[in-house]
Amino acid sequence: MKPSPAHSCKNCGKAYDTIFSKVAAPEFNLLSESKLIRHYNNREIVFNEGGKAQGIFCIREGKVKIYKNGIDGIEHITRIAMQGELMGIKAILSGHPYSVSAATIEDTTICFIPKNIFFQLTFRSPQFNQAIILFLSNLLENAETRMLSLAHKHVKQRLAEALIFLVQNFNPATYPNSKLYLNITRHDLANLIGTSSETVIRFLGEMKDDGIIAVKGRKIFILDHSGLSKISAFPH
Amino acid sequence: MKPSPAHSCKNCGKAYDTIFSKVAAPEFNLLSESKLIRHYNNREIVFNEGGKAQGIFCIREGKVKIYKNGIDGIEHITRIAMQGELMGIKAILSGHPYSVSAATIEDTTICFIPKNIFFQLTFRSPQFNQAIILFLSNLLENAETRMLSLAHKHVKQRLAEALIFLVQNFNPATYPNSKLYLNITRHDLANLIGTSSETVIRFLGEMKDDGIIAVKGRKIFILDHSGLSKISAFPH
DNA sequence: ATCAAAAACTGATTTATGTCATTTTTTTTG
DNA sequence: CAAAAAAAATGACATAAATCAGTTTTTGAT
Repeated sequence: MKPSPAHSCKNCGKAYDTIFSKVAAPEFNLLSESKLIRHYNNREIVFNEGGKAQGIFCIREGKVKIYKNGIDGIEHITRIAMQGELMGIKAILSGHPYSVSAATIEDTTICFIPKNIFFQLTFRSPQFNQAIILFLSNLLENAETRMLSLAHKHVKQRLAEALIFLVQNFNPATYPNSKLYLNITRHDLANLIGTSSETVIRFLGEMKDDGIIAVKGRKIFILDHSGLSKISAFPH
Repeated sequence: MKPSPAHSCKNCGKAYDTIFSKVAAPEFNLLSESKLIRHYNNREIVFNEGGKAQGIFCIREGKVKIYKNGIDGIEHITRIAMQGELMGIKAILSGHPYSVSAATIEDTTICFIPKNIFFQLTFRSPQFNQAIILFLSNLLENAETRMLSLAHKHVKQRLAEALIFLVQNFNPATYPNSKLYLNITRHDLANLIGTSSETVIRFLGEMKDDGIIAVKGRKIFILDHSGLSKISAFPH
């Protein structure tokens, strides 16, 4: 992780749109000038479960997995955070240590907003508060949908769901022949849907046989989007 | 469901403490005078998935299950809301229809805060916004913990967890001999932890054989709280 | 380009839990 | 209080997915 030169929040497309666009000028400038930009390589830790929060993080570019570690060392990914999303809000608000860990899953640029600046914004800007409320309620909506899947869907359905989510949200890399692909380990995929990597591999194999995806090493090519939708909706 | 006479929000212990205590006088009075008190019998619907939100609900007394219906009619309880908790916030904020349904699981009194009053509060009271933010972030924390359980714990562990939660939060009724008991259907218990009622019954049977609980009809008596904790923490 | 480490993959086996069918008991309602 | 409806309980069976143990392939670092 290394600091980068300053940069206005106005040029940070997605985060600006979702969180900061309605914040009035004085508060916006405070934010823009106080934030610290940091660059992380793939697989770097941003913060750790149990650590003390000093501020909040806002992703400028890249992806971060947010996860919890179970007793037996099994990791569960509660969320994959992307451009324009905030991380570490709960810990700041509650004053408790982080309840989750965060690690990059690709090269990522993150802005850090120190605690005192964050609280100045919440005191002074109702618009900022309302944006935070909306952001949290979206996270909650997603969490509830995923609870339902974990509770009542089969692994293959959850896998199809996860692939759809990933391909829609990941601006995935494109291959020379302009085919979309995902670059994610079977292990991370397993921890996202609550299963073992062997089981992920087996179902990816089935989908490959059915012509829905193609696999080349770690890369997963999505060939038939509507085939994935069918799997995610119906049993088996 | 029937309306009741007005009543100040100041006397509504838990909700007052968690949400409204820091709201300044003018806004507090607006809230207190505008809310509508309604009484619901056990098993009444408060709102339905897909319905349009006209305001938010705040539980004065009683319990409400918040649930989603899967394609196959299987219901998943995302949360059991209790005294002082809000319901229906996401739908109001997003303007979308309710993404969940709500039904009482005991006789319950609920205050209804009309949409326009709610928005006046969010415009005028930063303290109100901050309380909402804190409330949502607690819901999110719980949702994440339950996601982890659903993804990585066995049914018996989740059942033990659920019993602990219920007995701690439900001010459960006491029997003549002053033993705590829960009065909840096996069906609701199953839908809370994502399993079938038969499986719940079987594991309750095991716990009964081990002297951790006693069962009398629908009633579940908690005999050994630390026994439940052990089950919830360790496999098998 | 090479090599070590990590990840992907495969097969055999076990286990937890779902499903179905039926009986008994409890709860609810008139 | 009795009858009807709902829920609890039980057994047999089917199956999804975990686990274990091993091989092959890919990846990432030098």
